[in-house]
Amino acid sequence: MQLYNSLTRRKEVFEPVNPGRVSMYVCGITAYDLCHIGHARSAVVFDVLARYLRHSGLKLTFARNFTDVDDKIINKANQEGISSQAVAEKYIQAFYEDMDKLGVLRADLEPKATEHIPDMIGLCEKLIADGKAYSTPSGDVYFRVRAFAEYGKLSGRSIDELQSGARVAPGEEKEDPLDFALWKGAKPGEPSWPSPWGPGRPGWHIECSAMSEKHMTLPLDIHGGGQDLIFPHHENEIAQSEAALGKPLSKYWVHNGFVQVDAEKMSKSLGNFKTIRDILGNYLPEVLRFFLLTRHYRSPIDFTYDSMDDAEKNLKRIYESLLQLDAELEKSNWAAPLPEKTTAPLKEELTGLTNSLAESMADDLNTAAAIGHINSLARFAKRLLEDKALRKSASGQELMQGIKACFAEWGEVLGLFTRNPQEFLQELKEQGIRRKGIDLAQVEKLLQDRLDAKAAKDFAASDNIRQALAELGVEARDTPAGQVWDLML
RNA sequence: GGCGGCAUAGCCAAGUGGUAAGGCAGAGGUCUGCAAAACCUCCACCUCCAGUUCAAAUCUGGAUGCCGCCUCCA
Repeated sequence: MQLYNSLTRRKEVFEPVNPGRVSMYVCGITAYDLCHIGHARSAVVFDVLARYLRHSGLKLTFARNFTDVDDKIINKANQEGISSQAVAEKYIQAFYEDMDKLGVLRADLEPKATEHIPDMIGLCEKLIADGKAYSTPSGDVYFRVRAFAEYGKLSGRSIDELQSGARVAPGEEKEDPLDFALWKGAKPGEPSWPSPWGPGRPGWHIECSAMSEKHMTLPLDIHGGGQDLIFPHHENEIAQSEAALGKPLSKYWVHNGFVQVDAEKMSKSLGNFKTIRDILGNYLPEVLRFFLLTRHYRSPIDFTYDSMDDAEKNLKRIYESLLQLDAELEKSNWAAPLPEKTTAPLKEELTGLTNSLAESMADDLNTAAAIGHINSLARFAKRLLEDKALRKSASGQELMQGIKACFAEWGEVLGLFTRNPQEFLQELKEQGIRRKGIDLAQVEKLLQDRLDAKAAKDFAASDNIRQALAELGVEARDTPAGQVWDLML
């Protein structure tokens, strides 16, 4: 496959360091609050990448860490009057609940920072011994940025450029403003661990360096995270790890784009912050996942409820075609094959769609294009289902099974379309009823009134009732099986 | 100020040299008591200017606009 490498700023052919095996380390969350939809995007993107790599036959080791000691966690702990450990546990639990709903699979390794303190101390000691870091009288340890000549290679900055904007916060004892903390001496009331420099806690960047080194063979194949992690987090990880080990930390660096709201980055200060739970109050989790995957992972994606509504309608249509496909395949009245000249182009069309789907995913994980082809596949299925002759022929059955297999294969990779269609559509309807606050008893009564009016051939009255239902957001349909109703999404 | 990204139909969005995937909305058709749903059909020369090329949305230069990073951040 082709994968965009942030380090070289271009798409490259993905070739694992060790053929057939892939190691991927993705920066996880700092557990101090509920996850927002930006976290959801990052998690979903790398979940799909992990699924895709496995689907390609590669043996993947996937690590996603938790930062469970940090300033923000400590602040939250002070606010809530509980330990920072309790804060971290609470939000890690919340993370799992949200991610399970979104179909984000667990990583193979989910290391926590606090479980790797000795490894981080060891890395600090090595860097100090090599002259790449230094400790201060108050018990901090800083990385000596100017001791790492390649500093800035990931983010495309030079040390001199950075120099102009750098500042030293009061109380810091840096040799150089650019130096960053590997270890922070404990202040009163903070969680701390013993170290050669006195009680303290690790800096953020050192966590990922220590944990990736401990659990995986370096260089990693893929190191991932959100675009905002490029600087300084990943730049600093590179500096620490490569200065200590003398080899690359990762061959490929993959970064997902932001979720924006009203074309601006989400942030607490702007007040446009949306948690996963905010969204799941009104939409099914798969709708959010689908929405997130309808854009290429590197592009910014603007969250709007209109886009979510579009995604919901689109996903509903796909599941409806799957439902019909299942229903048709359960029948067994498949007779003699149709002439080759009518079925050959259809088989070709199916092959074409299947190939396009595979090509899109292989091209830097282009899920947006892939979903486009999925839509074409759903439309293709509907077209076959409309054709009476095909519906009775062995060729038709073969084609429909081929479509189903394609959905199963790529649905598993995307983590979409894997639900039982009947159940999914039922849940979607129930979700819509809740969202619109529809009174079912009232709807049932109107539907019955409409049937009565129709039975009496009072079409004017039945049309009025249908209009009344429409105003509630309900659509009455007459089908061969009788009257049914659905929400007007 | 430094670095980087983006600009495709009413809206969202793929597409990195050969005359524009897909979704939502819209129009027409089939069906229907009338509808709806479903299916079929239709709907863009790609922000602007200049250049390279037989050929550019796609490459180069410039302009304009928007966004991100440079401080914690997915």
